Amino acid sequence: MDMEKQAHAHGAARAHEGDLADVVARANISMPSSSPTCHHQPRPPPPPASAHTMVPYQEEPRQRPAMSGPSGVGDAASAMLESAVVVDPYLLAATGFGLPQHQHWQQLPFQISDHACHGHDLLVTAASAVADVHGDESMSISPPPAPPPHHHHHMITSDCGMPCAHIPYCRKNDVRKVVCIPAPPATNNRAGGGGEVIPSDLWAWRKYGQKPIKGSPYPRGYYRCSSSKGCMARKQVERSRSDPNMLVITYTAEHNHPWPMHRNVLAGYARAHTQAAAAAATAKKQQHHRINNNVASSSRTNNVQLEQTVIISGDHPGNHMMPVAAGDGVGAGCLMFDPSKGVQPDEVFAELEELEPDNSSMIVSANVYRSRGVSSNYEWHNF
DNA sequence: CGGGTTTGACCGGCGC
DNA sequence: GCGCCGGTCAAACCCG
Repeated sequence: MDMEKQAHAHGAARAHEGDLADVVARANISMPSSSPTCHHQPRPPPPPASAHTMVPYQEEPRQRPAMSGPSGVGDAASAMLESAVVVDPYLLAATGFGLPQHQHWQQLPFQISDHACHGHDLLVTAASAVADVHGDESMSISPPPAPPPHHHHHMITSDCGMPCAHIPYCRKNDVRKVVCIPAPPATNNRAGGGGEVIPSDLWAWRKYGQKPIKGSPYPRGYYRCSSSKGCMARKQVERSRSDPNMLVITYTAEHNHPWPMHRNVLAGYARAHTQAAAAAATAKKQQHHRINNNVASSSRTNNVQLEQTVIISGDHPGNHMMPVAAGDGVGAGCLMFDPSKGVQPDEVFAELEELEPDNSSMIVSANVYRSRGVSSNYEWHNF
């Protein structure tokens, strides 16, 4: 397919409002001492200032066109992209990278690795972001502690620099991001294949394949973005071999279209999760009024790609979705939710389905900051 | 009918 | 060159 051979489309960065200082100051982050999926020696815990760390991972700078999406975010974000730091534009949005230059950069308390087939680790610390929030324009980008060996097979390595056998290696020069999330209990529905329940991320994914992976008892599901025909965004979902309770989601390429704003795009997910959705429907109805009360903003413009920045305020118990920065291990690169501290992402987004993204008349009150774009990379902070 | 999933077949990269 | 394996295709089917 010609489309398959085209260069990866580039997603549009999105801007978010929020105060990183508050995020960092108030976020309750726990740093697991060991990786749930990597069993090799973890790196020493990051310095305190790096408690909230994003770890893009790329071996060699890859020229990527400046993000010229309809968002018009081409300054800071594209600068980042072109400076060898390959970050998903939606992560950029989540972290504020997509903000116009006059706005503060933001850094959320999470850790994620951006895997390219060859890679450097570039550390963007929250501390630097905080400094930026406070007016320091510089960003702290650290070189990798040790460049990974050049694997002919381009094995993706974890943050600890060791190859993670459970992480699919790159065949192409794809930029990949690997996210680990607690796997919801497998069900008998069809979602994700094999009864896998894949947390929704508001992108519309269509499953196009599933393969048993050698050495893993769990099949890998292949998904592509169904929001746009030309969108090259893909993701692979499989359970961690070492920790079946963890889902390893590998994102490839980027969305080249705005965030799907019509809830129809969620149909596939909703149907795939019919039972869960039905069960959640009742709860949603019960909470709907609270959601409406709590959603202070759903700012989006139709012509500008800053759509649907959902910011929730209030004391909705369900807003306590706190990411757990994986300090090491697969950690490296795995964003993890701590189920004990909050709702599952799909629950939250199930609630969001109730929201009208076009309701731009709402008032912005950013007490909860939400990231978008990378499945399960939802950072909810209720302060 | 339009969207999804399922699943066997096919293709291409890589190691031997 | 061959075989293995991961990734993708596409027909069949499902569902609202």
